[in-house]
Amino acid sequence: MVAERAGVSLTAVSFVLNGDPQGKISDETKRRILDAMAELNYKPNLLARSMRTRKTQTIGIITTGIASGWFTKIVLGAEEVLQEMKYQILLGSVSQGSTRVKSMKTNIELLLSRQVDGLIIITGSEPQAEEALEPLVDAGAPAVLVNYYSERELPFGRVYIGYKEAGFKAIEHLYKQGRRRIAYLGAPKEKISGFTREIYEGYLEGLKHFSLPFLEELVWLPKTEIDHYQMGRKLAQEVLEAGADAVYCLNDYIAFGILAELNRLNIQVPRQLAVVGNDNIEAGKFVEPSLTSVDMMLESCGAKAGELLLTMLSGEKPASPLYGSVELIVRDSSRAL
Amino acid sequence: MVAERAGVSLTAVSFVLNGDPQGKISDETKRRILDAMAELNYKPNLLARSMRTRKTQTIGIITTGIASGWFTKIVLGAEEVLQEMKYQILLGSVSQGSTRVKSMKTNIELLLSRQVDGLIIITGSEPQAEEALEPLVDAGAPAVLVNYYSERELPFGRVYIGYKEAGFKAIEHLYKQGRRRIAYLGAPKEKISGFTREIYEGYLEGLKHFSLPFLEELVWLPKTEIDHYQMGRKLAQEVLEAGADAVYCLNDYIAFGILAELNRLNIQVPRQLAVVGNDNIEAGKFVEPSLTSVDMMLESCGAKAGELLLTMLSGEKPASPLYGSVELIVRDSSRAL
DNA sequence: TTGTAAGCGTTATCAT
DNA sequence: ATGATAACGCTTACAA
Repeated sequence: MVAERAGVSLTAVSFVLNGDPQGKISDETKRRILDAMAELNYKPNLLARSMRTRKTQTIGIITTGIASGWFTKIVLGAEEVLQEMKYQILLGSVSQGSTRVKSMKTNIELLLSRQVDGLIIITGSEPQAEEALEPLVDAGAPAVLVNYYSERELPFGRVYIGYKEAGFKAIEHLYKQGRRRIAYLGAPKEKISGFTREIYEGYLEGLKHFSLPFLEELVWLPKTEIDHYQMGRKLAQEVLEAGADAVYCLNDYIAFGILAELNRLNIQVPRQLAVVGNDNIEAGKFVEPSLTSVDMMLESCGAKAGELLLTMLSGEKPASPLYGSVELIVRDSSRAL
Repeated sequence: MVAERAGVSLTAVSFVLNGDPQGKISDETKRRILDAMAELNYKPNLLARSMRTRKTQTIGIITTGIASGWFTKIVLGAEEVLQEMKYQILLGSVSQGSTRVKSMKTNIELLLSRQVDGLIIITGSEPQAEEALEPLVDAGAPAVLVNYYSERELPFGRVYIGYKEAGFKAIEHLYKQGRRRIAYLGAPKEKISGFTREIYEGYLEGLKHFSLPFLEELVWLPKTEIDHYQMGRKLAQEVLEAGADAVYCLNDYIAFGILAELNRLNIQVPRQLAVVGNDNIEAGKFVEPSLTSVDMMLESCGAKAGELLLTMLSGEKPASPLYGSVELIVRDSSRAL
């Protein structure tokens, strides 16, 4: 260590660096050391420290592509609480497509090799891959899974996004607005899984709770994967003809399609049909009429994930799984008549 | 090193790890080593390696708040090219507000302490703080500044977003659509700086290039900082009354405000007034009519920043500054009549 | 109150 | 072709 140029020992310097916990360094020595540091423009090497202490103050975050804005918010939320506790984030983005599972596995191994103190793994709607988690299990590393739906019991913290509650709140809102024939536009039936299933179940629970009958003719689970906006445009007329007085959509894109088509058909929203979306993406503020939507509070989910990981890191037993809360944002597309 | 349980020396193991560049290891020994590794579930410690080689394969990226979607795209672009070269990203987000400069400086120091091989610093529209860059200069670390406008010569790579070209392309497009009285809605006059000045200059250059007169009554540089959407709503009527046949807006939010107000006033877009925004945010696809806007290609800027840093890292002299390209996305708000 | 010395897991140099 | 040994920059008993 260079700073011993101050004429003192390594130990003293190290103590000063770490705030002299036991008050063992004389003020004179301390001053000499600090002066020497300033002169030499000394910067401690955190790598060496990490190596010795076996703590890197680093959390790896793995996402399947930061692209969708989706992930970003979660990362942002997590980052904020982690930064508060002096942790930093090492990014590990996973490619999409066929190599996904392998890429995820490799990435986890890489981050572990870099000795991260813990991991947060954010998964999307794609089918889950237990296999990719093996290295994590082997290493016994603290990890939090966000939005990961699995049958198996896993030794990790879990945070779920409040999709079921979203479905419920949407129905509750529409019911209180006097709507009784509430349609649902969702994901392909055979692909219904993970969070899409949660939303649908929220819808069903909502109906039941308010004693509304489940009407098959008001539910659309498209046969094939399709662009969501186009799906909305295609189905708007059908929804109307089925006699719905409101429609709740799996996501905002579908709702935008509905709104656009209703505009074209000169249908009054919300008078003839109330529309509620899901995710509360920014565009909802600017469409005509502005779109009521359920905000999934992803930043807050990210913060929950971060906090969960921090408690795991502190050795406590995690209260998991955690569920994110959601918030209904009422705009013109569903306001009272 | 644990794997010497294979009955061989550290050196041999290290060679095997690094692919035995000189072919000095016998197949028999190699096999023994690999077996032992598998048995012990051995994972190399990249921290130790970094410490020895003085290379961390890590790039620090500092942004002033990942919030705005803005930064995300740049980070994403950079990440892709860096990942390709086996670099990973360590995030360092800087708080907004009064502590910004100090926070930025601290963050840079922190990342340097962690021995990152290089840095990418993405700044927003806030006033620049040369001071925060001091540690970088001292350390002589390779760094790329994105969207950083400064008078001084700085020993860093630079990437600028193509704002000036954006202004020009918008005017070019409108001119070719037959518009001759093109208004501009921009940033407060006294705060015009950095990229807002670039856009404005692009507008001016466009006018000049197509021999359109600069008309003061067609330019709005609001007195005070104001919500952009509200600004659009407020000024729509004025723009119309000033006799403009087209309007180019500093960003899409202003344009949305214009569109909403024109809708309310029953003004035909683009027949009576063509509207062009800037940034091409997602919402532009869904408003009525859909919004023509200039896409700033931020992913590509991020990629450029990543590549620039990589060439700096390889010791070559960087061709800097680089300018991002832009792309005009034509939608209904400005289509030919 | 201060100094000595060992050790973290690698890579690199030099003998063998 | 393989092995012993130093070194990277730090923390931390323990000794002085």
